[in-house]
Amino acid sequence: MAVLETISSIDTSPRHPIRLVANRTGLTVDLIRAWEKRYQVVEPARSDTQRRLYSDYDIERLRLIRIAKQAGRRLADIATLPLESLRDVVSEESRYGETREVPEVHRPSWSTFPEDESTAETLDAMLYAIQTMDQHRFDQLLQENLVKHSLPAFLEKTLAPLLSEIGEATRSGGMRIAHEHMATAHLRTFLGALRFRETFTGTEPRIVITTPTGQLHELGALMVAALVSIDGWMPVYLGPNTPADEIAACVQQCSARAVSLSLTYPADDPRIPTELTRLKSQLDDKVTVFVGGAAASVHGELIDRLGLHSPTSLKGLRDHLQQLRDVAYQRKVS
Amino acid sequence: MAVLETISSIDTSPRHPIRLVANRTGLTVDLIRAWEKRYQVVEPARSDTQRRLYSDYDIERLRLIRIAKQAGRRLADIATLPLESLRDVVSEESRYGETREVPEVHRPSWSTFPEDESTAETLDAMLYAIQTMDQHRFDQLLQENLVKHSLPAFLEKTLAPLLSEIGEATRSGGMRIAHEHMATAHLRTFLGALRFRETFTGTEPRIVITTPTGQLHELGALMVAALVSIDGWMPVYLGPNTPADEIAACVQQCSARAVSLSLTYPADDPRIPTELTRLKSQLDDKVTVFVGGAAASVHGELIDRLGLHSPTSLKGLRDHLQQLRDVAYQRKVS
DNA sequence: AATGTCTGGACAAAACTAGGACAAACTTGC
DNA sequence: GCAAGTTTGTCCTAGTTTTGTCCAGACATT
Repeated sequence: MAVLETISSIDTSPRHPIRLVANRTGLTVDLIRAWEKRYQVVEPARSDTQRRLYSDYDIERLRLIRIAKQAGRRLADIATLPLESLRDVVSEESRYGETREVPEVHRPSWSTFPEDESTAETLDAMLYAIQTMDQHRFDQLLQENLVKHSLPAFLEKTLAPLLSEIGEATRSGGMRIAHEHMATAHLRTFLGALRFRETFTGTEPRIVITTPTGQLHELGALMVAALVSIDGWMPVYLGPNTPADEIAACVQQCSARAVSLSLTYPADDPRIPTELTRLKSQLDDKVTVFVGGAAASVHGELIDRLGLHSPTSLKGLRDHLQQLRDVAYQRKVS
Repeated sequence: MAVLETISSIDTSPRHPIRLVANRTGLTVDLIRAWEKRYQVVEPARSDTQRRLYSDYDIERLRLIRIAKQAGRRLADIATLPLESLRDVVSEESRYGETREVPEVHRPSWSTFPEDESTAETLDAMLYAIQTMDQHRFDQLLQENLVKHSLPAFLEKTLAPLLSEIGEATRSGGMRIAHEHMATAHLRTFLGALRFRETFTGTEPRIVITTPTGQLHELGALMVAALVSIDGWMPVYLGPNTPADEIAACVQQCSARAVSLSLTYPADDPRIPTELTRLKSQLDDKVTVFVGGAAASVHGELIDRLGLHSPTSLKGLRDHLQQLRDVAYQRKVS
């Protein structure tokens, strides 16, 4: 148990009632039970009164199975696959057509690095791939790492450190701008694709994700988009550098329930306070606004004054969103 | 069996149900069965209850046959060709465009008339999806369209027109900036992923792809990256806004044989001549430099003077690269 | 008391299979 | 240029498998 937690950070403790699972996965309660009865798709723990209690692990499985089904898989073929295989199946689908996995035999000669053990070694391997301009190897490392960890763990334990290392190396001159560009462009692609490992039912609450005017770095925003989509939100991603008026218009058109802004650089851009104030004034009070990123803390006071939220970590954001979602759910039910 | 594996590393184990095959190839289930009945186009394995089970190999064949058919070939002529011959047929087709030397045959409903209402309808549907902020629908339409056409056709007949329509609508005020942002961000993701539909061996010649300092629009560069990767080049993609010195350094480190720059906006940026000159002066003469994009023609004279190349279309670029590739190959052999 | 979950089973819609029919588009023969 | 034949995508029937939904009565939760 403890082992699983360190490896995947997916909580295996059973605690969710079937209704919440249905709500998060977009399946009906009847269907979840039917799948269990026929194929043992998930075998949830039981409360002392025989109520089913699902873990996050189960929810993840069900979600993946729903996606695979939508792509045309038959239930019998995928019902009993372990989580990792399911991920493979789904990501194979999201590539549409060719499976792109590279078997050992086919591995190019210019990329012979041993299997990574620890996080530090993985990071080193990635930095090495970047500095040798080995885009393919870099992609491979990212892919492997993502499969090994859950998405949230991947973002927090691998991607965030990697980004700060790259920034550091570039500033100190240890890495060329060309390398940083290559890595950034690649990560942009990689993160963008993550958002589409999910499929949506259309009933998810929406969250508008972007960066305000003047903020050109979008990787933080993309991380949020990827993260949020696995928690049952539907991201409306606008890319970087969006004026406050446009964000507000978008929120309105999509009936979004939240907004997430990412601030990175420049941290002291005078347009930030203006834009934040302007945005807040145009939004309904029911819309929650999150401000994150490395430069968010600089504007802490303003954020508080406007009644915005500034989670200290991705996990904080996730928890807050979860709560927001479940509250809305309870309200809808009652 | 072993033979098949040498031809390509595609998995030959049968595991995909017919519905999934239909999804991926864009064919209808009826049609797949009809082809099997009449010409044994594919002979899938069967499950214990007589369900058809297709392999990756089968799917790839069907996909290629569909494209060949669309180019005007008759089913009887290509039905039993092995995968490799099919690839030849299709790549030949896509290089010569929609030349009508092949007699036209019956047009199925999914076959798109060139330059015709069918294409216009797709464009309208995409624009509608953008204006309703329906990212999911937008993605769906793009995927469908890509499956229907070969990649070069998709880029030229769908994507290029779409981009100019979006630009037009935004300028005229018919579309909000938020919509344009959403569409651009999404296309960035979509195009980025295309590059990975191909597998690389590491022996392909490399081409550095980026935009010079001041040019922030990267979609054109990404289109080039996707395009060249299907013609046996390995793109080294640097994202937008790369200084000349960095491009040159990258070319050197990768031993790239070509560079592709994309110019879009602003067309008259004074830094463009400076950067182009600087880049050229730092490159070996054996490195071919392409300058493309909507704003390339503005600098036609300079481009000529520096001995750079400015293909007039994606097809022009493709032909030139093909030639470059073959010449280099012959030199290496002799 | 009202609502939700449990089990087991029933039922119907959807999807797949085989075989064949048919009309539209294309080819060939005259 | 017209008629007869061929090719080809779509549709139909009828039988089977798969799958989503619904029901009833017992129990749990709020």
